[in-house]
Amino acid sequence: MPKQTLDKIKPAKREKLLSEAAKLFAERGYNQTDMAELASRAGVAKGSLYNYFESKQELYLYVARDGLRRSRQAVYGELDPEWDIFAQLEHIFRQGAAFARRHPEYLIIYLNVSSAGMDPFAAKMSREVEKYTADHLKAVLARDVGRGLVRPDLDIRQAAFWINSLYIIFVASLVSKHFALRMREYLEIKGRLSKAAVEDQLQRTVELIRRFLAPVEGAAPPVQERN
Amino acid sequence: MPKQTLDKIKPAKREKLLSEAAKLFAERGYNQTDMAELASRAGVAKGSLYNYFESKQELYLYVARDGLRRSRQAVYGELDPEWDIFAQLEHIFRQGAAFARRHPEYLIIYLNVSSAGMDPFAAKMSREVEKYTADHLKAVLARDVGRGLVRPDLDIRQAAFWINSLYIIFVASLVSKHFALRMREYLEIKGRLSKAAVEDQLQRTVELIRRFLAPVEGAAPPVQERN
DNA sequence: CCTTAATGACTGACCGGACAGTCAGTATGC
DNA sequence: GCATACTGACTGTCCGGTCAGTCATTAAGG
Repeated sequence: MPKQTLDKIKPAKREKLLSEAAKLFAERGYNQTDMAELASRAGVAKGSLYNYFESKQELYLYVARDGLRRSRQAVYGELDPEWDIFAQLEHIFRQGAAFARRHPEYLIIYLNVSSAGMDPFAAKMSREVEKYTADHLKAVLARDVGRGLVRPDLDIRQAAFWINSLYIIFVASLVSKHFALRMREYLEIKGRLSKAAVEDQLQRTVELIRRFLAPVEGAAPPVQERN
Repeated sequence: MPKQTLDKIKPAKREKLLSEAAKLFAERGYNQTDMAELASRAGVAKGSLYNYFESKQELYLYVARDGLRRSRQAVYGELDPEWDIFAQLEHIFRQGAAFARRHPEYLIIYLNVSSAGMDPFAAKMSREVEKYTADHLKAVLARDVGRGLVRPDLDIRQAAFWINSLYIIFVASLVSKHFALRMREYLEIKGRLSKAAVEDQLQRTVELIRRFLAPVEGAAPPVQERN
């Protein structure tokens, strides 16, 4: 809920402002971001920021939600709901990686919501962030169990949780300094992470999930159901 | 590298100071933590902090590394290197969960290193954080491939990466507001996360990993090796 | 048309609170 | 009585938020 004034300014100006804000918040984090510097980068007076938003908090929340919408659009926008779970996952991971390359700032802001001192933001955002993805994953999994593409003894909630966990770590590794270093340490990658290496990693991860979801032909032991 | 003065004070005082510092950094994050408040909570004058440490940064880095050491001790301290990978993983997850309950502050600080504006700290710490775990996991996996407990077509670096990823998400879910909300959303847990629910989740996760690592009896397709 | 009035977006100097780091003086203990 | 640890008032800086005034645009009046 920004002020109405924000709607009235030239779209290009608004776009510039939001984009610079996202980049700066991602670069510095919330507390270290200086409204004066943001104003200057956006080519706007500091006072104007307060014509558009009540406070720094409101601006941050708006930018974070906006980035979330963009990321959702980029990842799910061109996804055909009729594809099977495996095609969808490959699409999701690939679009996620592409989005991480184009707009790391929004993913960094998302990751930041989980950091210390950001609990007020987490309380406001976490559920709305995760609900869409969780529901989508569970629905497709359930459907494909029905279609016989996924093993029937699967705990769908658990599976959705694990799959999304791998996705989070995957994009975090593309976007955060710490997670990038960690990935290179584990995979023993020496130089910069190339586009091809990312595609490879993506395929391996989807392959892992496929292996986990696929119905077992032979005498594989079903996972014991708790609850 | 704190100042020598830190070594000369009473252990109880030092302990109190470090513990309060960890809690405060975890609660507020680095920038929002006020040295005066820390001093007061630790029962020490602000000036004294600067007798022990050159700067806030140095104090933070010391506390973070200290927490890392404690966490490593708690998780790996009583681990018998002769156990097979599955026993070790169960131990690691269980000790990790217990440590998260006793000292969430250290894990929160660890997670924080990956957040925006913390890149200077990430550059200093990430490798030393991850190296130990990565090497340990890979070594045990390799050994148990040799022992026939783990499927031989496994890419060990990849497997170590994925296993540790699940561990990170697991402990993050016990310790960060955002990740806790996310887990409850996925698993459709209504109330507070009980100790029993954590133990259950832990066992399910280890079970998942076991399923992924175990040699396949029947006609399971080996994962195609890249590189 | 041209002049005047009204509107509201825009501006940046300014304010007040917060906070890292200092230091001159005091306590302690050997 | 010397050395060393301790102390908290103080300083300078930084930064979120304000506001009195400016200016471009549009509307009204002649």
